Amino acid sequence: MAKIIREKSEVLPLVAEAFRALGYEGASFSRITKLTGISKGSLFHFFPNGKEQMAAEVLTEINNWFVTNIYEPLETGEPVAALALMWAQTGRYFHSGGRVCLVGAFALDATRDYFQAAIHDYFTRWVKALAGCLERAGVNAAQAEAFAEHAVLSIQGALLLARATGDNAVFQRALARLAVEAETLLACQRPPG
Amino acid sequence: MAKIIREKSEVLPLVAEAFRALGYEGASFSRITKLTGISKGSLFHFFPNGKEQMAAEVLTEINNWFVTNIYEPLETGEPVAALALMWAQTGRYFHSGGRVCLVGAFALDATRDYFQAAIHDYFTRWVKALAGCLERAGVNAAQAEAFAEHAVLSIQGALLLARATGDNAVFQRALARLAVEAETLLACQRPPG
DNA sequence: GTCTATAAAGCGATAGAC
DNA sequence: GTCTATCGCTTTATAGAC
Repeated sequence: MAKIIREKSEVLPLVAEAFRALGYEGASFSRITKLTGISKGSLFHFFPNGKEQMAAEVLTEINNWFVTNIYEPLETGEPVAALALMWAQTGRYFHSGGRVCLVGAFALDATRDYFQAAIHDYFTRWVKALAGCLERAGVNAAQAEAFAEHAVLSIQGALLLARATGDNAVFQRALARLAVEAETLLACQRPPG
Repeated sequence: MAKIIREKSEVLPLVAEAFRALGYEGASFSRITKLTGISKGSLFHFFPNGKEQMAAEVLTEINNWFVTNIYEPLETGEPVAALALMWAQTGRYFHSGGRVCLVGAFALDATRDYFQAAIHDYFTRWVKALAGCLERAGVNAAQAEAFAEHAVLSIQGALLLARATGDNAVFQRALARLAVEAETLLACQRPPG
């Protein structure tokens, strides 16, 4: 029964999945323990300030993942490749629609007020990074900004609808549609020939 | 201090707003009382089965609103007018992006399991009604279905992003974009001239 | 690093006075 | 129809044994 874990890096992903499954308010220590196998004592050992610290560190870890795997490639990489990478990584990260976006879930309930800055930054940086990538590919600023917002919002809405209907294909269709729309946007902007 | 309310129809909208603000798990009786001014005693008078009944009746009331104001016009009304009505009603209902979709919020946390049927029906009926409307306007079935899913998912994503960034304009832009896309879809399908 | 015991507060829900 | 008091239970959090 005793689960031996030495580093916080091993417990953070487990806690993150518990928050995903239960929400912030729904994630009591007893339920987290039941889901992860980590006892209350261990949880307080890693997070002395309790639940709020747990959620804050989970959000930071999520943000770090997106920075290295999505934002930075979009901000500095070759545009077409970075875009292709984003569709692929986004699909993988959200388990083809079977995994909830924790930041999005937190944005929808009262939790937003506790983690306002992290939630705000997660979305605005995603939109900004994507818009910048499109601009570097030749799309004008207004269109780039509009499409970036449209894409990020569609990903979130698709995850929500997939979860609501129990049909992951909703998310996969939305991602495929966005990829085609991006392709079209780039093709139109490119000089003919 | 004593707030006198005679009918459930007066208390339901207040309770709904409390759930919107707090989420299901976050909506304790003390917090609901603080937000709505309705005491715990009164709440149990109207909802003898407690919180679960409260949320269930709120979801039913929301569904009823959508049936009469959005689904039925889409299902039986003149297509172009019904479509225009939907954009307008959706914008109004969600307070131009300042109001969360409770069904969407419930879909994202553990609450989904309690109200699975209501959440599922809300979204599938919206998609079906919109797709049917587009078909009656001459759009082929596959395209109608795809756009309907895209529209509903975009509305939910836009509400989420608006709340996350604190910028209602995100929602208004998404709604405007959808209206244009729908217009284009209908125009392409129509015989020329 | 993990577990158990325990304290203090808050929870949903009930009963009964008014 | 509303309010207060109260019951069990669960919650977060702490302390200390191992």
